[in-house]
Amino acid sequence: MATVRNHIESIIYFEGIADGELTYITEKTILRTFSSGELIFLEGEPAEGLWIVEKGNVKVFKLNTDGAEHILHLCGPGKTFNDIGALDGGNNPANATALSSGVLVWLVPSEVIKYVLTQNPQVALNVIRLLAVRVRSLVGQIEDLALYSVIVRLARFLLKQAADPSLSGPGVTRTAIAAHINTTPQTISNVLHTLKETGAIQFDRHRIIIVNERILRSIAML
Amino acid sequence: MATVRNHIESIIYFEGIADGELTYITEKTILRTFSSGELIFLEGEPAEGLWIVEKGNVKVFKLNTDGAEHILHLCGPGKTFNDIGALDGGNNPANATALSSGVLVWLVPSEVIKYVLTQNPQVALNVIRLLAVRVRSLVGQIEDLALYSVIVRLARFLLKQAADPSLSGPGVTRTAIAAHINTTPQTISNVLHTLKETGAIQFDRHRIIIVNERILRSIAML
DNA sequence: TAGCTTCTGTGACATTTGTCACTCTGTTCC
DNA sequence: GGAACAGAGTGACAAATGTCACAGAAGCTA
Repeated sequence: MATVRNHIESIIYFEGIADGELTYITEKTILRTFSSGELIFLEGEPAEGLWIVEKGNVKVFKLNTDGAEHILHLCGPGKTFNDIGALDGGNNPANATALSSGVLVWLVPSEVIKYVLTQNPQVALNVIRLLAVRVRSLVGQIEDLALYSVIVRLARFLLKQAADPSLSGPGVTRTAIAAHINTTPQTISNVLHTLKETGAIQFDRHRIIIVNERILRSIAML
Repeated sequence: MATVRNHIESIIYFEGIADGELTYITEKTILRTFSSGELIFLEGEPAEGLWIVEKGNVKVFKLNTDGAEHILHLCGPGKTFNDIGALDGGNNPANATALSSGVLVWLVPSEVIKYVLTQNPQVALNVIRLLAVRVRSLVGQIEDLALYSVIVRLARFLLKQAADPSLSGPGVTRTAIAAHINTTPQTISNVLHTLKETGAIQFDRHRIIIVNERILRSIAML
């Protein structure tokens, strides 16, 4: 049980929380295991609570009626997901699945979140800080989709990937990258070659390596 | 000054607030006037505070380096904007301009927001509720951009427009609609004709009227 | 009322990006 | 070890949407 406690302690959500409350939270928190591709939750269903990744990667995504997929977030260890569902007591705003086998995730039930939120004003302020980050990131995603071409979006993704291990590893395939930056695996292939020609990257089937970050940043218009 | 007070009282932000605090807020709140197209604030500059529309419409938008524009929100009377800038003390995440002449907006300085937030736990909970709505709306925008074609996005916009007066009126031109749903005024023209042929709408230069909501909803895939 | 500007509309054309069909490579799992 | 399968890559082609150039209508200002 030490793991839960350590993890929950390090989550910004519960920063500055009293020891008794932390014990209460850890007691109510459940560990779940998922195999590769297994559904964690479905869009539109009542939210169970706040999820925290312990091991592996999780993708949070939207589907349209034709089965096309758009990945909103890729979450690795220490990251939380479905914050909104847990906070407003509504339905899940998206779907989530495990990206590899042996994915471990903690579930803090909504009631626990709500209780702590009303009991401890500091937690509410933490949540506001986190939601602000979330809003800025979503606005950034909208900006990318609306204002920049595939090559710019891919360059930006590669730069983010270099800084965030959640964006690499098993399950983060060309298909997944495509579903995240709103294009197709084939177009990713094409654009990777274009980026290689500029001297910004090198790549093979398994790895994409940034060889000249300056060039990549300029392509990313950053 | 009755107006400020009435307005601020009706803002969900300050629901359940004590009378003394409300007086404090209204005393610190400033009314500003803007003419058509005038800049209210610029992306990247330090946020001054929380804005509340008193009269007229305001557009909140992103620009890319080529000058292309994407409208994130159109705000009418009673709506707040730049919440995030005011809450996290960072820079403005986007630009804002007045859409018509004689736009009146209240500005609640960031310090006031922060003070009230730490003093009154209820306000923090209100803010969380509001940010949750904001996040859901942004996720919806991403879904639209990533997963649906122009005709679906336009149909969805028209349905929202029918329910929200902020999405009509002076300044909400074809060009603005195009900048909101990520297309061009020309394409809007084309697609309006297509929608007219399905029997969903009628339109002329000035007005778009939904004549068959059922058809429009089915095109919107809702 | 003239004249400037903004908005809207139209058609030809360009371009990005997606689609399809197929191959190849590497991995997984009996 | 070999079949079965997912992922990656390629090229021809299709399609949605954007671009450009222009014209007519409406609104604002002098």
